[in-house]
Amino acid sequence: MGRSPCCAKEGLNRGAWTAMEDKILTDYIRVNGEGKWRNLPKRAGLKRCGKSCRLRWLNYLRPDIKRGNITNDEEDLIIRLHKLLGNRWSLIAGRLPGRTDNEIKNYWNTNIGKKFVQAPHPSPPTSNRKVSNQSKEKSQPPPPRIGSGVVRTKASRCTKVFIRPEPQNSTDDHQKLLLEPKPVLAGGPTIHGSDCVGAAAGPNPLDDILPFMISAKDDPSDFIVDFEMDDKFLSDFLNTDFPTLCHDEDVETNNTSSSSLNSSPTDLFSTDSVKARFSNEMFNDSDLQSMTSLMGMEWLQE
DNA sequence: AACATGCTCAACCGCTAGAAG
DNA sequence: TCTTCTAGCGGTTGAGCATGT
Repeated sequence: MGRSPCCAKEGLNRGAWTAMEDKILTDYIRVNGEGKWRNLPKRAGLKRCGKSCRLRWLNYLRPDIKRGNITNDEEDLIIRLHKLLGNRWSLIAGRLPGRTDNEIKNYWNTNIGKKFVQAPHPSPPTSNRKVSNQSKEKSQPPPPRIGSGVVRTKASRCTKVFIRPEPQNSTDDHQKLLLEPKPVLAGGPTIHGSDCVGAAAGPNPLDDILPFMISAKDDPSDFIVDFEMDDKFLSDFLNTDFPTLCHDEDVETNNTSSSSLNSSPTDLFSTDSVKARFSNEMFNDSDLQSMTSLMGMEWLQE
């Protein structure tokens, strides 16, 4: 449509941000607030494109950014949310205060994702966007980077420390979740008259509470596509305590088990247990009502 | 010490949705 | 209704660092 590339203008800085640039941007936003990113660089006196400023602010300069390694709890939540949402990093990040979509995406790709690297359906994907036609080839050498004064924001690595003391079978179990075909749920909901299956007693609680989400290919995206669930609904749904409930319940029942993924799902989502945690107000929302209907959990609305 | 390789993550790219005109 | 603009998203890249040889 003839739009000029965001960062193609001559004279704009690219690459790593300097401390001075960070300060300018931070000060400007502190005074003027976020937004109007396109005009921001000019107003703030930065030789950056607005897009770059926005990214820098959101992913690094924002005061509420949480620093440090992803905790075990956070990782657990990421795994659960990813199974539910696929690669919708911004939605996942929305459930992890202080974490950015970029950070979670990186963490997934470098840590969690590797656990599933051998899965036959490697990339769940997710988005209804077109696949980028971006070439993977390493083309021209990158433009010269700014030399001195660049902020190396990367914290020192602690790869040897991270190693989560995760029981081997936990990882394996989760991997199995992705690899093993699930038995067909007798009487389970059929979506689009297709082969919707679910885990009868899979180790992941979500498999039980949302059995229809697991397609024959065990691909979370299928769920999203099949139900044509839009982001707003997902967001609304996640704004309930649902994921938190899953997690909290996990933690509670996890006292005697080594990994939350090994928790007994039947305990986690027994009728009484779940009902007690869902407030009536939550079901005033029509989306949630239809969601529970689809899930065969009408009893929640009673 | 020097080099090779692997890993991490900030930044970039291309794209879409929605708002505005 | 159409076009343009803006914000935001997810995928990808590559510099810098850690680790291995």
